[in-house]
Amino acid sequence: MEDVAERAGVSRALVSLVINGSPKVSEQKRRRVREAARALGYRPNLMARSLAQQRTRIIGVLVNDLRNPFFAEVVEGIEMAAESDEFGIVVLNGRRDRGRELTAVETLVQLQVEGLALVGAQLDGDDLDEITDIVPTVVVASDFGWPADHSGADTIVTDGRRGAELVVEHLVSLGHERILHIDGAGNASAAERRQGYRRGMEAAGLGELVDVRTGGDDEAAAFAAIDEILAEPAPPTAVFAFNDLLAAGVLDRLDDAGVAVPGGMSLVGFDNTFISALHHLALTTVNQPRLTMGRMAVDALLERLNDGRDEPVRHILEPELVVRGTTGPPRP
Amino acid sequence: MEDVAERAGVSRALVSLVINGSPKVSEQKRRRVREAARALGYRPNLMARSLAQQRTRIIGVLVNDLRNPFFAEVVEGIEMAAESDEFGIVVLNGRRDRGRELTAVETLVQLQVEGLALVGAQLDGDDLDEITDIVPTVVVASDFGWPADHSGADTIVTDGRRGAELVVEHLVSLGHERILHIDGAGNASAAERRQGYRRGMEAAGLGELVDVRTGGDDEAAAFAAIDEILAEPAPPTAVFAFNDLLAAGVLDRLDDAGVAVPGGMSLVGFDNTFISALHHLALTTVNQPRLTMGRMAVDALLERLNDGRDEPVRHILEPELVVRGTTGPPRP
DNA sequence: CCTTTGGATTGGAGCGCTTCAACACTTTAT
DNA sequence: ATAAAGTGTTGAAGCGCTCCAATCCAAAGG
Repeated sequence: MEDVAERAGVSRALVSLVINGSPKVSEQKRRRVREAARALGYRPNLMARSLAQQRTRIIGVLVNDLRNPFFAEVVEGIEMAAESDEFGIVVLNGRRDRGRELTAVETLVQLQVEGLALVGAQLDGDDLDEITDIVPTVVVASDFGWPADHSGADTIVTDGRRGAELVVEHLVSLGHERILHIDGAGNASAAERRQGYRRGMEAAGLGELVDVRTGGDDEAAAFAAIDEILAEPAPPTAVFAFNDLLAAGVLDRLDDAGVAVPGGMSLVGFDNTFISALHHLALTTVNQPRLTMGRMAVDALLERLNDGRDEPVRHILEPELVVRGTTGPPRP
Repeated sequence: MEDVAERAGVSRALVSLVINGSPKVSEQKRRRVREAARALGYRPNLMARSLAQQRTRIIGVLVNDLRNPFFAEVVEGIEMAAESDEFGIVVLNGRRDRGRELTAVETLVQLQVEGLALVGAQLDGDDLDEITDIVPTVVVASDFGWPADHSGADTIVTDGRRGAELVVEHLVSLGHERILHIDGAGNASAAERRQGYRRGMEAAGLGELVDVRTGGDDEAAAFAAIDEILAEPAPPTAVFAFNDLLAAGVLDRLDDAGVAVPGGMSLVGFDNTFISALHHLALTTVNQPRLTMGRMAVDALLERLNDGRDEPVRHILEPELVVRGTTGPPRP
């Protein structure tokens, strides 16, 4: 910067003004500074700028698992929204490990991000409390309950309970009774969907038949559960899997076992990722408006940052059942 | 930091030493500083530290498209490798737009990243030249040719030419002759695979039947090409798609048109993403060792950073044909 | 007893930028 | 003509940290 200033025959302060597009710089000097900067290949140091400015215009994003297309798309939504508000984002991948998530948050905080978006985070309530004391936070695609002490953070979720109910209703309307749920184990939104499943079953008078098996959040997690189910005397006629990835795993395993879908077994996923739309899977699933969720997350953060909002906000989006080819009437 | 120093009754310099784990600090003071830091909830400012230290220990990653599971996994490989070398990464998403890629690189440079990994970047050779003048760069999963002027950057690629040849050989061995390629259009590795396809065809004495159609890099891009093909008098008996995503789109479209796979048409993808492994697709494809690529990318960067290597290096990894269920003998 | 040695600690300069008060110079009002 | 108001520019302080040279102190050596 020094060099640029010298070459342009002005002060460092003026260079700064030009670079930040201040209106109160004469056209002449502006041109000279621009030219000197180009000639010298000058690039402002973002770190120094942030330090001096005491702000970074960066939103930190912690994501549960980047390989899950659902999360990838939520992140993309956040990125697009942030971009339009002239914020940058830094994405850190928790890779399904709470410990890694914790250190990732620490890194983001030290990076001085102005806001934090936790996408499908596995952190617990206490972790969250600590975090919200430090930086404005929005929780996306997972829910830390309400009302709760975790009131520092905003929440953007699709109503997982309702989504699960929709699934059960759909299956019941097709005539299913023995509907089984392979859950997301400790996954952030697993509890909600489990609950919705239960309620749905009870509402249909099928409370007796509630059956939840431990799954996880990827294809492999489904295998054990399916093997177990198929070995039983009276297998269910329909399986509701925690998410699309898990459902894909279920589909594979049913395939191995020679069970037709939906002829021998109906199957439903969750998230409406692009894989569920592949014709060869044609997975019935529940849609979550990912891009909208990203947009709302950024908006929530910005309201805190710019408008000084202080009370937490919750946006519960409506899920939408997407019926495709993996659900049909139960086998006789 | 000031406050911590005061509370612990030491100088700021000492606090710095403690935080950076210097060995030359008495156990007593170390404890007191630690305690004071905790009590005050002190967190070092990464920006200030980087500024003072004149290094960031950050590797910038520019990725073509985070929604493509292939790229997501390469990034994960980079992340894991970086982590084990105590580097952080900042991932920016180009979203398939060269302009966005350019500004992303600019951002990363201003962020003072110590190395840059371009994953499947769409930049052109001139862009690359400019970049390599500024920061050590490794190009992953795309290739800017060799020998070339673009000698500043290292390259980590799977041999796309060879991969495509393998595909053609496989199809030919099954008896196919009319093998068509739906390419990746302007995509970074499209040219190589196109070339491999051509060579493979020629090597098999099928030079006359070379037929390349314009595709892209996602499902949707395949639709037009397939519609076109099916309308022709003598459609091919096999389609080699640029990547798995595209192949999935082809599969969908063939499905719509009532063409059986592989009975009526064989189909091959590229990348061996998890979707190709789904039993319902069971896509024959070509594997690229993603995690290894990530690891090698980081290593290449570190050799430049630590060992001062200066000559560019190219690692060409061997592709591997993965035969699944979408390829079989041609229809009669 | 005084000097030497070596480890622990500290003051202060400096990293590259922003920003604010102060300054110099025009223009306009009086 | 002079004061007031504006416009453009700059010097210098400061952002939170690191790191070097200097200092301090206690133990060891003479």
